[in-house]
Amino acid sequence: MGRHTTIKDIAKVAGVSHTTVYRALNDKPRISRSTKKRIVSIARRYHYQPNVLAQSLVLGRTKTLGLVITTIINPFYPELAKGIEDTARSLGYNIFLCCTNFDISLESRYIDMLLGRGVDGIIFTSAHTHDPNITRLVKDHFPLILVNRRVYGDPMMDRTDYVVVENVKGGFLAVEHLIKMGHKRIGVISGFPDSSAAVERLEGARKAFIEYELNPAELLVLEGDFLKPSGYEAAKKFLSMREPPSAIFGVNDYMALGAYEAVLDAGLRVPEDIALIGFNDITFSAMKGIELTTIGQKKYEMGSIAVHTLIDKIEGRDGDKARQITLEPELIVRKSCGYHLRGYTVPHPKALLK
Amino acid sequence: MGRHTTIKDIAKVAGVSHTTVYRALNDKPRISRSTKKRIVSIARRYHYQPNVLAQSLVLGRTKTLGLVITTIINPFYPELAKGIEDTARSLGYNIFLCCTNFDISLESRYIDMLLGRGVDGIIFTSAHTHDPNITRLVKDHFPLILVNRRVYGDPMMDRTDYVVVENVKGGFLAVEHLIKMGHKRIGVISGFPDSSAAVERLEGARKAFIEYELNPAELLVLEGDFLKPSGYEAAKKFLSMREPPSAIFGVNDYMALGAYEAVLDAGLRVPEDIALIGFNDITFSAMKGIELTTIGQKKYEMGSIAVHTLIDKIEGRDGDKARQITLEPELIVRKSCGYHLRGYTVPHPKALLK
DNA sequence: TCAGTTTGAGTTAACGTTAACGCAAAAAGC
DNA sequence: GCTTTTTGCGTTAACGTTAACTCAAACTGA
Repeated sequence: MGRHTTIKDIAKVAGVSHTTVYRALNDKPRISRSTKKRIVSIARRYHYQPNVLAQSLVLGRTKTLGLVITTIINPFYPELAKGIEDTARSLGYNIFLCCTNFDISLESRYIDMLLGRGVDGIIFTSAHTHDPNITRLVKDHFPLILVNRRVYGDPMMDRTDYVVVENVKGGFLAVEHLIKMGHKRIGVISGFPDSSAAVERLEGARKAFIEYELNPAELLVLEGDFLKPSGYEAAKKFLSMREPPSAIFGVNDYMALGAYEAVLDAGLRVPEDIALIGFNDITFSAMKGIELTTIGQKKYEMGSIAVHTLIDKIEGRDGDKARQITLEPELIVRKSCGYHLRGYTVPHPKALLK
Repeated sequence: MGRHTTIKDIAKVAGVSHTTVYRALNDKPRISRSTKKRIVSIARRYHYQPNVLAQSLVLGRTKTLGLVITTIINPFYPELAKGIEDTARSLGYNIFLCCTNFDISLESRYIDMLLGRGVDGIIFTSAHTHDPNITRLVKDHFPLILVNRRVYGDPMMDRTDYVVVENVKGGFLAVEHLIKMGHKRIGVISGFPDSSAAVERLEGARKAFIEYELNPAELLVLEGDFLKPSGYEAAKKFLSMREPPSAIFGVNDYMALGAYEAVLDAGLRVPEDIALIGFNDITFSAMKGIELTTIGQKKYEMGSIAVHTLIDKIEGRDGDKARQITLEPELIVRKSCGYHLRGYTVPHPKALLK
């Protein structure tokens, strides 16, 4: 692959020192108009491209970011990744794609690789609620931002940057909708207990039960892994209960769609026999023939905001304060809860008082 | 963020030269067991991580690959990307994610960035059939591999590595299936005319017409952009024809699913009123309630093979010969063509002779 | 015992940039 | 016309590795 032409090659051709070439190509002063023009044209002729590695070595920054996600197979991530990639590119940054496959030791190894490669910052979407990897980085003041995740524990909580939807509210909205549709026996397909998104959405579900004077202990909860097959399995378990739920809240759409299949496979209908609500509003949830009611969040914007925020921190804007951004979730009513058939049946008891 | 500890820092602590540290940490000879042990323990204590940038600069390789795709939003790519990412990681390589958004000038800028960053090779899935960017790289003997794409034109065709499905055969299988289901008036939602995948699949469709003694000029062809909305629009156009097709072949599933929606929106049913077949077998095509008949290809394996092949070339195995790998497509019969209702109605005329 | 080899280091230069510093010649200021 | 400043370069050293080369001391073998 024929070594690339370097600044020194050009210097030789132009008969000047490499510093002069450097000045010519970087609009630095202390160079005459004429030599500059000459050098620039030579550089163009030789298709000169600066070696970013060498630049990075001396400048101490690489203009690259790490994107650490669980698995790109989960359709939530491509949409997020697009926001991240578009924005990063527009700001001159490149993205290392790192999929941890839910393996925290792989996450750890990835972080080491990213640090060794000198990334300027890392975007995490796979953080555990207590993640030693994150703790280490935050302690070192390494620029990072969590997307759709938060970490708990005393010093970390208010020192880590993040951009999230208000998950508790989202979970609340989802289950509130089910309650309003007349459901009292509700199954939740949750996620890993160390995923803040899953935990907070479940908490929102509990809050809705309390708000509507139902017993949150009666929520049926099964744990999934955010992927479709686990939603399928969980729904199958729900359906085989002696007293199955009449509605299922999948803590993300991908699992909810798995549940959808399980319901159909059991010979039941959505929403007539089982209502179904998800979270994330992935593209396919809107498909005709599916039309999953869900909690929407702005995934592209979340990615974009995350990158802007991270790069602000990297480039030292706005000082050292923590940037914690919370976006609004939104109930998107489609057909999987039967609203189009029946409308709301149970008004909010407290709303009656107003 | 607190400069990382370097080999020289450790040298100072250990009271030796940096070369000795290098030898200790890289299992080089010419060092005593005892100093080696001492240095290794110091390195561990300081969490030493080699600076890959510096290594890359002197070694002339970075152990990174560029992955150039159109847009990660197309569900074909996440599955492919997973194969690529898993395999690359297992071989010690990292991936730069580059989405060109179908913009060839952006592709060009991305390539320059990747080269400037010193990637060891590039995986292209967004190549045009005549792509000056590719031509340039191939001429420079830069390691690259095309996935799901081929480039045409004399010198390039047999000098570029690629891994593809046999697209012509896939297109043939798709339209053959439609013909066997009794369809004669068939619409094809194709892709860009400079996408080899689209062109070849369309060619396969034509071949099927010829094979079954139909007139390939009667194939109705509309151009899409591989994304769902374009499939929707194309199907709408088909349906508004004075004599609409009775079956539609979407050159990828994503567009076929868009067509699916258009059919439903028009108040028609799949497959009773319109048969539908896609290509790629993305996850959602299998969903209950959709069950798109399609041409399957091994996406994960394609990614994995691509990375192995590319890295073989990078690391100089098997010399300089072109590596061109073709995988078998597979007809996956689900419900969108009505096979479960009717079975095949038109036997292959030539098959009758056997 | 003494040449030859091996061991255990250190010194130095490279990779391709950026950037501080030096220094003549030209320009500016009085 | 002489000092002072500016212009237009070149020299040199960093950044953190890898690796070729040196070289004394310790070991080997006859």
